[in-house]
Amino acid sequence: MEQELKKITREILLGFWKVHILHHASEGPVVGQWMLNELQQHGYRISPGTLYPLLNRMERHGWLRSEVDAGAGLRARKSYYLTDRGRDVLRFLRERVEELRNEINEEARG
Amino acid sequence: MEQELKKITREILLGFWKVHILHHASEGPVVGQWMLNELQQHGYRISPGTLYPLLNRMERHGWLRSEVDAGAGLRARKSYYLTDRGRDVLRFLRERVEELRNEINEEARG
DNA sequence: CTGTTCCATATCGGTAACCGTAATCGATTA
DNA sequence: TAATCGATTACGGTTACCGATATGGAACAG
Repeated sequence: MEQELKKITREILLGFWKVHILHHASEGPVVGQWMLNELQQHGYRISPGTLYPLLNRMERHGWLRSEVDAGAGLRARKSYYLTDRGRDVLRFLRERVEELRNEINEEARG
Repeated sequence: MEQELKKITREILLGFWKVHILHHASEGPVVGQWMLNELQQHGYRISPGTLYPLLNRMERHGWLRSEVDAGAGLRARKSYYLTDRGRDVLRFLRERVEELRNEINEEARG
């Protein structure tokens, strides 16, 4: 069951968490380590080697922008904020999630 | 907007479509080419070089099993069916989708 | 039967993402 | 001034994604 969760994570859940991150960023700043902790508390696991490059990439995509917090060192904490473009992406994804949900969830149709 | 969709697809939508495939397989046989067409009709695009390895992988994971249809050639049409294990995975994913939806969709909470 | 077209899957080579682990760095505490 | 803590970066290996091309059988034309 542990290996199974790992497969599901790689194939599918990671994508869900990206949506989660965008949504989270729409409500307040997002910090890498917080996400690591939050997911772990829910029984999941995302590697730092996955999360941080992912955040960088989302910034490169123009969905997030980052601000270095206090002491401006190379390894200082970064807060990520949703951009306007990121907001558009999130809006789009909300619809896709709703569609998927309606499709696969019986109750949604009853 | 075309490039944007490509990024969103790679990052996130592909994962959604995997759930879609599992759900589809729970209601009847799934054939690769059908999925290619279906997604294209909805304005999306998945490369054959992505879809077919993906189906093979899901079979390797034990989520799907395949049957070669008529003439048993190397390139004959394959129909994929959901396994018991795949059904468990789908059940698990339904809950995750529901959670994600409740989190990001305002209406869901009202 | 041969050739052609159509449906469908497989394969290939390059690029990018994922992952665990180790390194790094500023701030706080001992 | 050494040790720990919070947090990010970097590295090397593995795997996934992708567009394009190759392959293979079926059905139909002639």
